[in-house]
Amino acid sequence: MGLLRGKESILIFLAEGAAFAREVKITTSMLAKQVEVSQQTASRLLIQLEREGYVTRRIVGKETYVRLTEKGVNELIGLYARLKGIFERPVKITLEGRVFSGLGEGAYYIGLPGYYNQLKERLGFEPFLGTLNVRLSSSASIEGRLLLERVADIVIEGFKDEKRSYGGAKCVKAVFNDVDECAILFIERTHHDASVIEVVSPYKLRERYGLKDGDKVRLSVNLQPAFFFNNLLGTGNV
Amino acid sequence: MGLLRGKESILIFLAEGAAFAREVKITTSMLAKQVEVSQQTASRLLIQLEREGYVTRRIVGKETYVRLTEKGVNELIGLYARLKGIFERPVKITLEGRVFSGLGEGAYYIGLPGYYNQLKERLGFEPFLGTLNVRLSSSASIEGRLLLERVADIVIEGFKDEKRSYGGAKCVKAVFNDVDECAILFIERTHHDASVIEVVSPYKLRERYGLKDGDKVRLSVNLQPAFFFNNLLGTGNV
DNA sequence: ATTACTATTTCCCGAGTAA
DNA sequence: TTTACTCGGGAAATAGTAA
Repeated sequence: MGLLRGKESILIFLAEGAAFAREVKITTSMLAKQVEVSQQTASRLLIQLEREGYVTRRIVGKETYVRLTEKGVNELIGLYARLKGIFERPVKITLEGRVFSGLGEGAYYIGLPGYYNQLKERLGFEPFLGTLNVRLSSSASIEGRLLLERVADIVIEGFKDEKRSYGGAKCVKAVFNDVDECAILFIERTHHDASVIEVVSPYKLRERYGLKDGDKVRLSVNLQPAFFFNNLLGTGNV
Repeated sequence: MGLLRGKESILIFLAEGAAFAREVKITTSMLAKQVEVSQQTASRLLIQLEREGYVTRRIVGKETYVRLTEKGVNELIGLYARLKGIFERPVKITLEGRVFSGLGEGAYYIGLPGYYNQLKERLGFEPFLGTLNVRLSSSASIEGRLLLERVADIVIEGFKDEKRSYGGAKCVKAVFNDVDECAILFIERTHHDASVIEVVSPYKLRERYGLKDGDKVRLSVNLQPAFFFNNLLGTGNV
């Protein structure tokens, strides 16, 4: 199991024993157990690592002391830096699509105090009374939408009044056309399919950008990677 | 160069292209260039990665789209976590040795205002007027000492008066016998060899611990790893 | 241009075993 | 016990090439 091969495994195992700061006493058979190879292979790999300049070996009688060289440490640091780059860099997800006209219910729902007050508080801006409907124009955008829906972290709770009950929703903050703060709204029981998003903004976006039906718009979301992976993993569906 | 083999390299390369969040378009020949194998090998490795469940491939005409599966992402996260454990954990260096009597100059030098004031300010305690001499009793401790000397970050500057000039020194904060705050002093031009350290403390340690010549003592230093590696690397002498 | 098959070579693993 | 050699089998890499 696992993709790491003998040599890398040995370097990592040695580093876990702080072999960068001091010599570490080892036997080839315990090394073999750790990295899941035979004793013979562990011995050979250690010799190779020494020849290639990743470790030094000092043999005193029957005991062997190993430590990482600078090259060995740098190898691991380089790998660590690459992975850090992957997992600590914000993940930018971009959705592209075209504006279309809905039934105008967005304005009605957002205007309800039960929604409006939550939106205002949790989005950090006063939402314009209406949503911009966008039909996503690529499968990449649709996939991105599905991913964002699972990762959306701003929860708008449903509520009831005398007449009926109103469902909940989730949002993520996004950037509209690379400039304006906005949020993408994921409504729990919507009649829209996965190719549609609704955008909430402090502005009347149609006016601000002179948008007509069919015009292209772009939404981008920056996710903190730790957050991203926490929400993504363990769902069986990366 | 480098220890990573084809498969791991491919996973990392894909992750660098954010293939955990979306499908990434690739060709086997550019993949081959990236991971430094032949095109044939890149093709085979990609097929194997798919069979083993690390990636999914989607082939559309002549184009191939690849993305990491959850298993693939977890593989990388696991590796990242191991390396993080290595490089973010404090590095503890312990020196052990036996007390011996010096010439008593320690008290004289520390009492000089030119040293005393710097020590007090930079160590954060009022040093007792004297140093405890410790002869290190193992080669591991001596090695640790050499390492600490290179990494010591508290600088005590030399100075002059009418009669003579006084050399500089470096210190690291340490813990004496697992309890008391102290510092290990590395004097620039000392007559001691590398098996000896001098300990500065707010207390008269001989009294506080009832120490006689020959008694064993232990000094430990916790180094922040980032700091540790910054100071250690690039010196050609890990 | 692609991908990926087959054939060949090269490399690596581990059993057996010496020291 | 150790370490580490030889050696045979098998895996992995590349060349050649088809599609």
